[in-house]
Amino acid sequence: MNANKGKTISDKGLRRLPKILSYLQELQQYGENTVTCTPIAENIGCDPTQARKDLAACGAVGRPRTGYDITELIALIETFLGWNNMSEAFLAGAGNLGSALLGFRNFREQQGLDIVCAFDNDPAKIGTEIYGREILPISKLSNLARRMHVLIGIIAVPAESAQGAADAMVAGGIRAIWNFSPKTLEVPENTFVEHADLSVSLGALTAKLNLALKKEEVEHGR
Amino acid sequence: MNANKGKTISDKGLRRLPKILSYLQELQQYGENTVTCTPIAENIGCDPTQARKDLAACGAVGRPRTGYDITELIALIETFLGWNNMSEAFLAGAGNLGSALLGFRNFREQQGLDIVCAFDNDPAKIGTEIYGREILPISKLSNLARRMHVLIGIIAVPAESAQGAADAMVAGGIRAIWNFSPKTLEVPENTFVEHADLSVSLGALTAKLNLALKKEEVEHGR
DNA sequence: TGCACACTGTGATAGTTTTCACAAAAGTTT
DNA sequence: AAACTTTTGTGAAAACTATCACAGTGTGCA
Ligand SMILES: NC(=O)c1ccc[n+]([C@@H]2O[C@H](COP(=O)([O-])OP(=O)(O)OC[C@H]3O[C@@H](n4cnc5c(N)ncnc54)[C@H](O)[C@@H]3O)[C@@H](O)[C@H]2O)c1
Ligand SMILES: NC(=O)c1ccc[n+]([C@@H]2O[C@H](COP(=O)([O-])OP(=O)(O)OC[C@H]3O[C@@H](n4cnc5c(N)ncnc54)[C@H](O)[C@@H]3O)[C@@H](O)[C@H]2O)c1
Repeated sequence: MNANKGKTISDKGLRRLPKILSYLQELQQYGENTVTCTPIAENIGCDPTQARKDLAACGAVGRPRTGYDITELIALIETFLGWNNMSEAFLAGAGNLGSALLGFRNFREQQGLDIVCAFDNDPAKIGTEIYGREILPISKLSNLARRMHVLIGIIAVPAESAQGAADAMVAGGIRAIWNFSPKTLEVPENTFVEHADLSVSLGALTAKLNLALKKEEVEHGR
Repeated sequence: MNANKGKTISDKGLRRLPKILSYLQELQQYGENTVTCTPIAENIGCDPTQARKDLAACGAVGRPRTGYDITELIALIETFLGWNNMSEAFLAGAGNLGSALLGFRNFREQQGLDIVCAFDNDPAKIGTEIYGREILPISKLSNLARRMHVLIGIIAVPAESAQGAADAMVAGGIRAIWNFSPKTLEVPENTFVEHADLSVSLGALTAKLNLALKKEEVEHGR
């Protein structure tokens, strides 16, 4: 059933891989050739066994006493994540955040993601260029996506327009949506949505800080 | 031991709260007064029991047959997340992403986060203003943080400068760091780090798409 | 006033993820 | 070359999370 030699990876495991990859690239820059699970685990903050199992899921084979070959590991993880060859993506919403995403070179250089053009509904923006990418009217998204076989869409429009943008993407055959709006999207079964809701991340942080401060207050108060 | 009536919430549960909150605010705009767990669960994509337990962790009490009072629920969640009163934050790195964060009004309006000023090491940026916030030299971060009792720091500098920025924040008494760089940070025990690594989110998306496409290819091939 | 219903609250159960424990393998030292 | 050390790979146990099942309860309706 599973293509990858019967190994599976959990969603949580999947999310450790980019962090491991980033650490491996750092090691490679320092001239390292091999690495064992312990420093990887330490760096990303998990158990060494966990790291070993995540790597195994990508098809990595290590050697006792030596560890894993870094170059090979990087290649395996990149392939697993689909970062080894370039994928084209469309961006909906060339505002504040959308522009930042357009200007981020790492997507192309590291993650194999090429945001080929951006779509907006603001007449003042349509026709202009941001970091070399033309801004097109949102009405053209569906047709162009189908014509260009673009499979990845990025949503950086306000919450109230998010579902509309998602619908246009789905209509254009887009199969994976990276959603930066806080709105939960409704999409067909065969479409993946990754909800990069920053307020979730911020909430986790402030809640923990809040709880800790309250606890300290109580301890100090006594 | 636990301040909140013995109820605890897992990290995963915590991350559902901002989504629930966002949905509740939407309902409130439509003029709803009460809500039950079923639509909440449907909207954020979890089991109704889960939602009920998350709400219980915030101290919410519902009424059989009626559900929960939306206004009360919003207040409870906001308090739990620490979004009910304004917190001041410092931003390190007023580049591409940092500027987008400075320009995002929701942080102040919805999440009680006020990014009061930004720090950079680029002489061309220092002294200028972005969305009404002055850009100061990074060397002043520690002292100012301590003087202003700022507890939240946001890192939007390149990976290689991230640890340095974190160190400056810790030195200034900052206790919660929202890290947008891919670098894993080393901080003391009493400091929280939330790693908003977008490559993690992107990796999860592209890996799933990749896997699905491969599977479909195999199915089609036969 | 009482009966039926729809929902909450929660202990029990199932499922998933992480950690543990240990055998097998590959270098290293003597 | 043998003993020793370090690290992988993996099945088993523990911890955590989500789902189920159902008792309890307030509300609306007769
Ligand atoms: N800026 C941030 O730092 C930040 C942080 C977290 C989340 N977000 C989320 O990202 C999204 C965008 O935020 P932003 O700050 O870039 O807002 P923005 O207002 O700067 O940009 C939104 C862009 O979308 C365009 N737009 C509006 N409706 C559209 C439609 N129907 N079709 C196509 N384009 C449309 C607007 O013209 C504008 O260019 C929001 O959902 C916001 O919640 C932003
Ligand atoms: N732009 C994006 O969409 C995006 C997406 C994901 C992650 N990120 C991450 O966010 C971070 C910033 O990205 P960006 O695109 O804004 O980069 P950028 O180059 O546009 O901005 C970085 C800013 O940090 C400043 N800086 C550099 N070293 C510094 C130091 N030691 N102290 C203080 N300031 C310093 C620079 O002067 C610059 O203004 C990076 O770590 C990047 O990986 C960005």
